[in-house]
Amino acid sequence: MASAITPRDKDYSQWYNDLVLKGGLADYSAVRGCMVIKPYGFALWENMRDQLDKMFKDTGHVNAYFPLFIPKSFLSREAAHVEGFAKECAVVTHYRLMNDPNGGGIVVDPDAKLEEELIVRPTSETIIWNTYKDWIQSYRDLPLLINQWANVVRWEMRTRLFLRTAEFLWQEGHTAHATAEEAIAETKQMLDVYAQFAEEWMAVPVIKGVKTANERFAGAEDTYCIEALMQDGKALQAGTSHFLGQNFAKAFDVKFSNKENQLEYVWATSWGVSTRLIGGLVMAHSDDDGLIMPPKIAPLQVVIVPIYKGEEQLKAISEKVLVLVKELKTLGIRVKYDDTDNARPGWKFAEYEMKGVPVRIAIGGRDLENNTAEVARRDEKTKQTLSMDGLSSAIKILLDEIQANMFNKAKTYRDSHITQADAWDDFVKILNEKGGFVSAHWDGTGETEDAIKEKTKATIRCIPLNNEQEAGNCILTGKPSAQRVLFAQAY
RNA sequence: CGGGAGGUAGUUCAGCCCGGUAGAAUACCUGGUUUGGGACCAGGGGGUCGCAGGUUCGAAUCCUGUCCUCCCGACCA
Repeated sequence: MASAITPRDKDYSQWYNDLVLKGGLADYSAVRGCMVIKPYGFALWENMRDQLDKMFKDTGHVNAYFPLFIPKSFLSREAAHVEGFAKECAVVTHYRLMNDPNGGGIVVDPDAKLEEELIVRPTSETIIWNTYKDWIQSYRDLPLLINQWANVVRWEMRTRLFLRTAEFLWQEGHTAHATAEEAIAETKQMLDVYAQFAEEWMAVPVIKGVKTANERFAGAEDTYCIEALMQDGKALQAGTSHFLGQNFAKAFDVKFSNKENQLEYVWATSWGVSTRLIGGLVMAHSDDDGLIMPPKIAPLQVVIVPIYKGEEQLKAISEKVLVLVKELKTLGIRVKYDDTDNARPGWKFAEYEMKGVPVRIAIGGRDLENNTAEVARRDEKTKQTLSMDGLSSAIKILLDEIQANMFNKAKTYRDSHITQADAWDDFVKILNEKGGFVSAHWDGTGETEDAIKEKTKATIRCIPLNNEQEAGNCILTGKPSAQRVLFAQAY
């Protein structure tokens, strides 16, 4: 037992850290708050990115790239926006280093001070809208549907691998439209894209909703979100899509001529998901033996381990396996044959379980005689012996089954952790003892929301879309309320 | 940013209180035996003790500063 994972119920935070580190997803770095994404973790991100990119393009978007640096003055053009981000910005003040005249190594050259400081982008609305001003003149230039894949920096006080790092990778879509209706439709469309991606590809069930004013993006009219539930009962915002109204158009003076040749401000949206999704993926599915990857985005879907006595037998096994590998690859399955001799089968089993590879196939001497293979699935930790005949297509079906099973398990857990509360004592008790989402009435004020956060650490995660209207009384103040909202403690 | 813990071999850690040749396990290399759930024997290589100062004849150990990480809190589009 070289590297045991801390059990979930002993120390959830440590369990999470162990999975990320020992599963080979990421490492800490020498830079405060910044992590190294390791090849296995990056392969996972690439799979997620490629699928999302396809979905963006299928909905008419194109990719572009805007600068990492933003002039300080840009950030302050939109009042709410700067208010929201000012506290966590990295600032570039100089552009040159020099040898310390006192012999103390290398220092910042005081003569190389920038006229205007540059902000390392915490998000790109300002630089993009400053650019869109030049790109948009007529309604014929609209809609403008652009996405960028980039890194951003937010100087967080307390960081956690993937969940909250000072620098992270993400995509940010920024679109411009002629009408509010069209921009709102875009906002909702991208929310649907995110929800579909989370559920169908990551096997993570999400609730679509709209944020309250308190939780809204700085500079947005409305923030839509998908909220997922982790195994410790805390919620995770997995993606956001913002209707920005004309706020940025006004701040950056982006107008277009409509068909009647009148100048109007354009309507905007922005939407993003980040490497934080990986943290959510880990916490939604994994167990005490390690990661569990949903097949559709798993870096490796199938690993094959030979069990042999002597070179001769290994050769015989390899012959059969290489045929199987070829078949699986033909079916588009990501497969690895691990015939290395530096670890015994049991060690390999544990290792690939830690990394969450969905399916493991073991083939040994008995299998050679019987023309069989032992097939183990990571999600349920069950094993079965299957015939080598037709094995590749059976594996393909099994991968689909695992994908569906992972989603269903997560959904069953999530659904059983949405609890209604109508009395304050119940509300507190559910949050403290059971966790998860609590569906309760709220009087609609930010003050009440703050008070509830103060008392319980829970925030309103969202007002679900298509929410059932139901008269009731606020869980805290007893004032009248027209609908329930979802509360939870959150990451 | 406040409170607590930590940084010594690739990894997990002992050594520090009470200064005196830097250790264990595991991993790695070589050879052999092994291989159906984290193998065994023999031999071998590997560490500026986070970094920078200071005290001292002598510092992993004592002092000061600093960087990084973890946990709790505050903060968190």
